[in-house]
Amino acid sequence: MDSVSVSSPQDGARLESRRTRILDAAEKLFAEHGYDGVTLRAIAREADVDVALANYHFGRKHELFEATFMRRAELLNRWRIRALDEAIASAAPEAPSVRAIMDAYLYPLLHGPHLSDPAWRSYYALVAYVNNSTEWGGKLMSRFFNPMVDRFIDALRKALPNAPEEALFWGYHCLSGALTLAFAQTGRLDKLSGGVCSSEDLEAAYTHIVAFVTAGFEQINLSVE
Amino acid sequence: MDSVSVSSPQDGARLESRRTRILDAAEKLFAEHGYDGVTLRAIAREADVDVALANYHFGRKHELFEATFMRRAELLNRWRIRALDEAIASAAPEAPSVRAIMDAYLYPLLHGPHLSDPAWRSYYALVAYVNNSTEWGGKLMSRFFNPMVDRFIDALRKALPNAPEEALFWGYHCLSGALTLAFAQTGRLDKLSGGVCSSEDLEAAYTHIVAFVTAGFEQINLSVE
DNA sequence: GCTAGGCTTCAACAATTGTTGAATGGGGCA
DNA sequence: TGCCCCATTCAACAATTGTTGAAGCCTAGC
Repeated sequence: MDSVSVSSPQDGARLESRRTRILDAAEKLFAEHGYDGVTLRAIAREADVDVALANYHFGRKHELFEATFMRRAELLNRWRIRALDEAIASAAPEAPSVRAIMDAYLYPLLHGPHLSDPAWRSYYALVAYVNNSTEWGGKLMSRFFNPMVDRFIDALRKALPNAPEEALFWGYHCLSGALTLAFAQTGRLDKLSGGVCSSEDLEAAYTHIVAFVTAGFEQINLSVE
Repeated sequence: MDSVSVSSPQDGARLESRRTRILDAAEKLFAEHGYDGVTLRAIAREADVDVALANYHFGRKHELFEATFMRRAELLNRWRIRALDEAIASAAPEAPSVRAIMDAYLYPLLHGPHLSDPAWRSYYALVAYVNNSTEWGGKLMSRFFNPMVDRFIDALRKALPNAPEEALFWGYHCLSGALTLAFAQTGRLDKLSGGVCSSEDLEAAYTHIVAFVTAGFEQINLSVE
């Protein structure tokens, strides 16, 4: 596929420009309002493009959505896998600690070129939307992310040899939920904390989530089953 | 308001029946497809009722949504507050433990009359949808749940005297996210675990989430800031 | 029995939806 | 120059959207 050109047009001048502009607009709007809350005309307006062009490039609406979702998913998977491999390598021959695994899972989200990139923030909100949606959202998540997640769970299994299988998966579920809500950036935390915390402060989110879920996972190993 | 009659019609025979049937249908469909994914006609069809009747009873579409959301929110708040008060009373004069607080927060969700009630499950999925939605969802959550959440955070503050404010709120954020995702019942965990876990097994969710987030909160108190 | 009034239905509205097929543009290649 | 192919625009489609106002039903009170 052509998802290589996430941030850089690749060939003929600006041949792709309209196409990627549509993707960018779709990413932003889908993240804000969900699939059904966005019309193709709104996307076209945001991208400053004719309505029919979205259909021409991506086919049906749900295909545009999937293309938007997929575009950065591969990047993310690659970065996470690499971080995990590095953690494994630097801990060898021991298994990496839970903390190191959590770092590998969360660090690439924030410490790339994209912490300051609003498009990536939109994408995270889009993932949050998909992860919590009941219908084909779950299938999308599984299709694109499960192989990567499997590797992380495998690492956790080695780091927590006493943990029952079930608890590992529920632990990941907690991690995923916490992450998802943080990335949805609903602004609810701001109001709840009276300004002490900011939903947009993903750096702080990273710090606190890592500490929280690390303890959550380590407890699994200790509890008597 | 009339949100007292959640599961039982109160007065004139079946005067409320069509009205509550609309609420029930809206609850189910909004939970499954989100706000924009549901049409008033679909709700009317599900409730076996004329289209115009929803407008007659609830006004505009977003007012129907809010009515649906609010109906059970008050119940839920009452149960949780009561559970928290009991935990405080039975621990007095000490502050209740983190574990006891988490129990008070989570127990009422599952151990009422409604673990087997599919309507309550729909409602939980609806809350999950609202909690993660970017637009007015956050405002709805804040409006209906924040006072109750404030009380729980206050209890946590006393149970974790060394915890910095910021960490308390981010901890709650993790808890809320984990809970939300579990209640969305996306079925993703089933596939990921290869059948070991079931998204529909809310009892198991309860057990694992309580253990996970209790450890997550307790770690806050230990870490040197 | 009659009437008032809330509940329910019917029919229709203007606006908007995703999608399409034909027409237009323009650049590369023969 | 002329031709072809790709990207883009234009105009329109049938279907569906939320919402409304007028008309019918049905029970409670007189």
